[in-house]
Amino acid sequence: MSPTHTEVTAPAGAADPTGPAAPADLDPCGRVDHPDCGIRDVLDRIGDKWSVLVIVELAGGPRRFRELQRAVDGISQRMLTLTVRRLERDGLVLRTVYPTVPAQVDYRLTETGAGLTHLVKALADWSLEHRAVIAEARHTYDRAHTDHDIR
Amino acid sequence: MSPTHTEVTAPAGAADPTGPAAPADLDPCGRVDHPDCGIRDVLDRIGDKWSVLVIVELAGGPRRFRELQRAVDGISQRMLTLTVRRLERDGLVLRTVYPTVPAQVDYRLTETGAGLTHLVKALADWSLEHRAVIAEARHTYDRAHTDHDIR
DNA sequence: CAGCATCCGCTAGGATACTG
DNA sequence: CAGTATCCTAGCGGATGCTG
Repeated sequence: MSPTHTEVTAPAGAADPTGPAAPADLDPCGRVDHPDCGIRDVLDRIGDKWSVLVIVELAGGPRRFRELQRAVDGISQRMLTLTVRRLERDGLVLRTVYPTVPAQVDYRLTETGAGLTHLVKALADWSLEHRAVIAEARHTYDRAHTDHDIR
Repeated sequence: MSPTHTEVTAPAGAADPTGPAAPADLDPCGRVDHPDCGIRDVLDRIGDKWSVLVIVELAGGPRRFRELQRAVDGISQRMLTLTVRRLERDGLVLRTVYPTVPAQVDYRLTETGAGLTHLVKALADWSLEHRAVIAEARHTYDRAHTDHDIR
């Protein structure tokens, strides 16, 4: 009667097997700006607005589909589905399906995902700290360039 | 014969007044996931693939337009222009035009931009560290879902 | 509730050509 | 070199409707 994960079985309450493991010996290319190194892949996941919001929300603990949709609010369920699926695919989020009557699914961060959270939070904090400066810079810029917007 | 900045005059070598100041008293909303708080604005700047790459490249010191384009390589000059303009608008990058014969422009991070660099680097590092795990997760996922891709 | 499927507009972004 | 201007397409992402 254990809830069916999209993947392998695992009791929701206990461990998620995202454990240590981590061979990480595919391509020790150290260059940060090298397009082929896979940074882009991960960054692209950060890129789309929704992923970040979902991750931040999940940082507060497991959420069900509707909870997520209401929390992020502004996201369509289509985008939520896609976002959450991609995060699951990347192993950042664990999806658990409980075979109850009206169907119930919850999402939680894996350890990998939780690690990313810290960085995302740092980014969010930085944003908060500098939003005023940036807003000011934009106004100044826009005043100097009264013509076409760049946005 | 000081080079003309896009904005106000300021000797490139000396200060940019992004100093301490930082009133930051516009909207002390602390919520990280609140869409109206401006986090999104900054995050969106991180969002598009090019900004991050350009910032990382500029972290290595001032670069000229073509240098940037060659360094990032893969970016069209259209996108480079847009990216760099947006970064300038946000006060993250300083654009300096030298009125030489074949025209010469260089871009460098402002102090604000340099601050962001650390976070971006952290993100890039994280990406490198976890790319293997993520790639593995994707393969596993894809093997389990042989049908339509999510990508 | 938790989703997949479909239609569809919008724009991010590449390719190309021209200017100062 | 350092852009600007156009054209044009892939896909992101919203709205809506249907299943289990």
